[in-house]
Amino acid sequence: MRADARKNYDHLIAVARDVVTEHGADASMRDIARRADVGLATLFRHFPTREALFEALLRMKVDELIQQAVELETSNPPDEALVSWFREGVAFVRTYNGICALFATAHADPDSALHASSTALRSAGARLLVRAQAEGTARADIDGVDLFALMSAFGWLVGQPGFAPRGDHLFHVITGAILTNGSSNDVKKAAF
Amino acid sequence: MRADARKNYDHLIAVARDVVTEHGADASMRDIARRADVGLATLFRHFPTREALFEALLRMKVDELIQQAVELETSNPPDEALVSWFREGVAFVRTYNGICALFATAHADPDSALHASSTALRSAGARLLVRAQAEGTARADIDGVDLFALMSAFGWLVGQPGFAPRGDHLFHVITGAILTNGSSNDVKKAAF
DNA sequence: ACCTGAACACCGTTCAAGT
DNA sequence: ACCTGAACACCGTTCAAGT
Repeated sequence: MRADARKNYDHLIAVARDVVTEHGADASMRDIARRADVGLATLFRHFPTREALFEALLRMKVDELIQQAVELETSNPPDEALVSWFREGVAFVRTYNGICALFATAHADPDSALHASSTALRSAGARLLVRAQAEGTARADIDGVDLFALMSAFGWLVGQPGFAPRGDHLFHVITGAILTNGSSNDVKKAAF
Repeated sequence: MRADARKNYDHLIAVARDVVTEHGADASMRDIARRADVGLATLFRHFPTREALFEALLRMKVDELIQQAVELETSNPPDEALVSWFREGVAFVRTYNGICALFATAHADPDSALHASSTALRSAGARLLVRAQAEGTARADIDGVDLFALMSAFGWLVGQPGFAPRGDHLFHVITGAILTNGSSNDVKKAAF
């Protein structure tokens, strides 16, 4: 990679971060190139698809999330570890609006530049899930893909302006559906 | 409404139905006008916004859903009525891809042409919810907006090609989170 | 009263031409 | 090896001109 290429690459990612923060995951690629003072074709050679740009943009955060899952795997109790990671995942997709749609479609498309990240996140969560299932604190009839789907759907929900204020509250409802002990479900706790 | 206007109006809706079936809620308005053999400006005068077009396109189905809610309000048991209506709502948003995003944003935007339909659906579901809550079979700490948000999020989920096959299965997980008696939650049933 | 073509300002993609 | 301007085929919006 030549020096000028490297400089453009880094600068494009920095600018993309700003633009995507403002306009969400379907920000204009043209706008990014423009604000980076770079030819539009230059952007598209560095990042041939929108997914490729987001892969570069999110790689570090994705690796962090996977690392956090590994660390939580040795922390107890397993159900709390699962819920903590779920919460981290939701916080992650909230950083940029609309990225859970990208991850969801990438998960089903092996050719997507985000496919590797998508499946890595799914299986990181799956490991925490099976550990809680082995303990009996997570319901046994869901798998990693189900968990990933629920996380994506909840990420979509909190990304909707009208629903965002309900995020914290509905977080307990969703995690209450995944866990069996009702630890985050006040109603069921009262029934016991 | 002049005869030619009425004819164009009806024809546009019929064509829109086909195009939206093919391409989902963000189908090209231009494409609809083209396939209806009508000037683009004609489409935009009949339906000044995309939301206005969908309002006309979905009005009948929305009214049906609200009517079903009214009928279910007198049917027992209340928790089953709530779940049945939830299922109908999911089936509805599945008819065209991406419409739950329209309803979700319309719900937060009073100026949207879909705002009335959106709030009508929300309060139709809310009535079934409070009835089940009064009986104690639905968790007491959620309201109509929460239910609408969960329905929308689940509608988004089943609209994702990779997650769609999980729809029926995850339906039980979501409704299990809303109900307190675990009637659709095998794991909890086994625990009792 | 209703329709239309055309102009406008966008978008992503591609590629020949430049350094 | 890397960048760029321009062309291409799209998109939604608007409006003067037609019937």
